Amino acid sequence: MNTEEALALLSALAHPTRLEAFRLLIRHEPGGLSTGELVEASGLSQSTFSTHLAVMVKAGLVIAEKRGRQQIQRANLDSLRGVMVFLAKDCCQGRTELYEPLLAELTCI
Amino acid sequence: MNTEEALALLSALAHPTRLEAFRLLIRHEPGGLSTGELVEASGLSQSTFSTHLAVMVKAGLVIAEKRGRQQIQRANLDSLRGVMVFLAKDCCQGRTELYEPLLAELTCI
DNA sequence: TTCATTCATCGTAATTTACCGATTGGATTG
DNA sequence: CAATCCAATCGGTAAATTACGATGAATGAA
Repeated sequence: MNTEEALALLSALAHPTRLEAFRLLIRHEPGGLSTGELVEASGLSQSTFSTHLAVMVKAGLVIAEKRGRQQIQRANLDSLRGVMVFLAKDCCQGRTELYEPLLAELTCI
Repeated sequence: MNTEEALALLSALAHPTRLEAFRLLIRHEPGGLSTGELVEASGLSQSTFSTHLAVMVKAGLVIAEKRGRQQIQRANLDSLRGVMVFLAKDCCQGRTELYEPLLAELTCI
């Protein structure tokens, strides 16, 4: 996970529509949802949501897979893990005294 | 940390200039840096960086503190922790089987 | 083959963001 | 008080993002 990839992931997450879609996809792991179901849930037009989806797929946040004539979308939990590791480690460059309390908090969820 | 706050933090992080400034501030914890030093490090104009800084401060990513006639900026590690907890917990809404491997990875940094 | 379904892409308009120089306001120094 | 320093804000431009309807390509069904 380099800076560029992390920025793409952060940008992909930093929009209400996309964040909500991602959360919806997480709730539907590991089965995923079709693009049409996501469009319906978003309340936006099909074309508008398609561009949001393209942003997420390009960033690696979502993985698309063809199934029949539908496109099944799945949350990429590896990318979520990646961006969190980036924030904790790469961002806090070696300052363990800074991110260790952060991890402690996370493990106590 | 609600969705709105998390979105603001993600947006604040999702820009090369702002992410780099944040990383720089982390490296300078707990002393912080003056706005002028951050401007110089960014290579941008003073006014441009000032708007970036305002985004970060508004999101709570950075905390400003007046010292003399300078403005000292400090990374807000609580907000970083907050957004990570949001991604791990709120985003993975109760699906412990999803975020536990995620946390396991984080604790092995 | 013909029709319906599914979704990406195109073209476009409106809004937001990013960037700059210039100005202003507040604080310190002389 | 006057001069200086620091940083926010203003005004303006260029680029990116967001949104939509319409079109088109691919797949499956009749």
